[in-house]
Amino acid sequence: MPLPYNKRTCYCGQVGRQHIGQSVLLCGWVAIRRDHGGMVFIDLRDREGLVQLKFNPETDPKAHEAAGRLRSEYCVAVRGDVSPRPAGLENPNLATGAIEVNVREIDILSGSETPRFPVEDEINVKDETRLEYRFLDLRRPVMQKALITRHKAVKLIRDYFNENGFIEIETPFLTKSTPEGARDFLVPSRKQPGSFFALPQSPQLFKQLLMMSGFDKYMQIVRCFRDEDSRKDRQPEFTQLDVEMSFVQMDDVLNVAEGYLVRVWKEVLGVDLPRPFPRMSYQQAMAEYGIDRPDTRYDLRIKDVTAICARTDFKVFSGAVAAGGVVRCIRVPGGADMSQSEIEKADTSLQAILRGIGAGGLPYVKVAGAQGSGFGVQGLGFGVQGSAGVSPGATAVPAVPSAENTAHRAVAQPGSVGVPPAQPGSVGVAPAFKTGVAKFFSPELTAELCAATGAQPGDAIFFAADKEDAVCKYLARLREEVARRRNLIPQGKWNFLWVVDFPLLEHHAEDNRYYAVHHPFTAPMDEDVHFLDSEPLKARAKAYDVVVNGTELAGGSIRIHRDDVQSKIFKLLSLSPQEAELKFGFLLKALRHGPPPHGGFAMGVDRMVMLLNGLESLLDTFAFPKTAEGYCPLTQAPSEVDEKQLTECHVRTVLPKR
RNA sequence: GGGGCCGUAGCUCAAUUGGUUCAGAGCGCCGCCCUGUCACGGCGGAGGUUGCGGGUUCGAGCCCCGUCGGCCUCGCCA
Repeated sequence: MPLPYNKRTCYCGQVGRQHIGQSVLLCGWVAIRRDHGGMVFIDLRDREGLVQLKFNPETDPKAHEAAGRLRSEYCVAVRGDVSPRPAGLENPNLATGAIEVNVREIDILSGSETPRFPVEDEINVKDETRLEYRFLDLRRPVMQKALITRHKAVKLIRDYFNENGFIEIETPFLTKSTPEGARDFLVPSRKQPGSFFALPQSPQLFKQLLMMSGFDKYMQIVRCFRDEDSRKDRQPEFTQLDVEMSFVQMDDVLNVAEGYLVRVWKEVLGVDLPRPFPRMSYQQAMAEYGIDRPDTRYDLRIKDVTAICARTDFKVFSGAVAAGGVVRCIRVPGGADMSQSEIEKADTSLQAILRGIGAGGLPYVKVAGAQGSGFGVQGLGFGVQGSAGVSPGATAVPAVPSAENTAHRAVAQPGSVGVPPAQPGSVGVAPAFKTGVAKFFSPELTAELCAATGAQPGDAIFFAADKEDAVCKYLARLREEVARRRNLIPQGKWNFLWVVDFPLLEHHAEDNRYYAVHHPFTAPMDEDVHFLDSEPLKARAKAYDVVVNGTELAGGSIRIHRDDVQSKIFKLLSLSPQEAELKFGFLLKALRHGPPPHGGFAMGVDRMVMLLNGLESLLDTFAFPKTAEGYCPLTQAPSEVDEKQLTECHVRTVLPKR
């Protein structure tokens, strides 16, 4: 009689001491077989974990004989008695390691080809192979955990928003192409020859319409589509939590978003996030971190030294300033121990990386003197300690270690290389720069730069001189690179913050027009509305982003609810009334029918799950992701279709010329 | 769309300057043996059109061209 596998008593991973003496019925997959000729052990795996099965030829010869036929990934049902393992034979590495199941009966429900790769957490297999055999890949415990965490987070979304009065409403996938933003995925219309639907990049316009429909508090967990190249943090289809609320101010929206994040971090990770999240202006983020999604877990903040560097004879500096650019720098505490190779010679040097994103080079200086003095870093075994850093009255250099110095005490670099021996006697004299562009700094400028940056002997200072946006880009990248290389990123920290005060518009020189920084429906700050007529770039938006450890997790805005303001924005965006009517006519029409003030946000669910799972790659948060080329090795999509299908939807393909 | 790297056994990789142990290793797999393993162990064995197509050469895994696929990166993308 076959085993009643539908009467499973519990999951493999849940068998424990409480089952000792009981009979259990388990279903799962063979993780491994250890066959001793006599005794046979099988690790049986299901989504909750592993348990050891024991097959004894003397007590259960029939089951033992079947066990000999088992191979990896066979699917089986077993009935057996749970017993404690003999003393000294417990396996502390296994949650179920205190017990084992003495199998009385076994049914082999199905066999398996030899798996293409082992079904275990630590594997060294190309992504492509994992994706082709995704059903096996997903059996791995880490993947099961990742998707279960995703389920928990998504369930919490529905719980939280339901409890707060939100209504989940679905919006169309077959919708209208929108001109702004990313490239659309298109779907040909069979009924309207020559016309196309677009898959939504987000339900932005629909959720605004729902506000105008009176639904007050809307949410949706929704798939979005963008036909752009994938990256490891980007997939062509992804999931957003989409939220919109009426009769709210910015703070109300931020509160709702924070409330959810605090809850999910608490319930999934057991982490208490402090509320409210700190806020940082876009201007501060760009000035100090060079990027609108600052990672505040480490310092290395950017300092503007344009005024000082403009007075050097270094043409890169003076030239950039003369051209209206800026000179900014990052001080790396203890950075004098970085080798020339690491900074500018090797293929993977900091300079090489910056050149890769368009920088001309990487000017730098090292501050001469005892390495590590002033902030307790000990290099090369020299006993120069913090207090010896700068003796009082020696120079104009501030002797007080700044907060950022303190922040790095815990992350001193062991094993520094390529640093000339420090002379204890040199501390306390005027600071001097060495190497790099040191020769362009007179003693006076050296002192000023040290004062401005808080530089101490043993530090390194890296510069970027160019147009402001370029400098930000270079130094943001440098900051991240240095922090990673020097292990300055503390683990286990969750630095949530709101970035606010975004500009409403940006100007692109190429086509000499304005673009919406967020999107065209974002409201300007009330006090900045008048700038729209005079200096549009000065207008700030009622927009906000949630940033966690340098990752943008969510973003949103208060929307324009007056059609006269909306029309003004369209005009600034060089959208003629006719074009605006053609593209967004339905929204403008709705805006003429009593729209409520409203705003909301959207959150990247996949990214959130990646963070919650501590993963590096988005791939592991999707059950069935695509490769960087947008290909699915499992289903082999996309694929060609029958000529008949093309004819039916009035499409002819024109392949690129070879 | 641009640039770079890569493709050899089921998996991960090696193979000097193009040459005579150049088709190899580890893991996995198959068979036999093994009663306390949990990285089980021992002995033996099978397994490759070097992604595909073309070219250069006396000779190509290696060099050249094309193509397919993968990864990284810039652009693009909130």
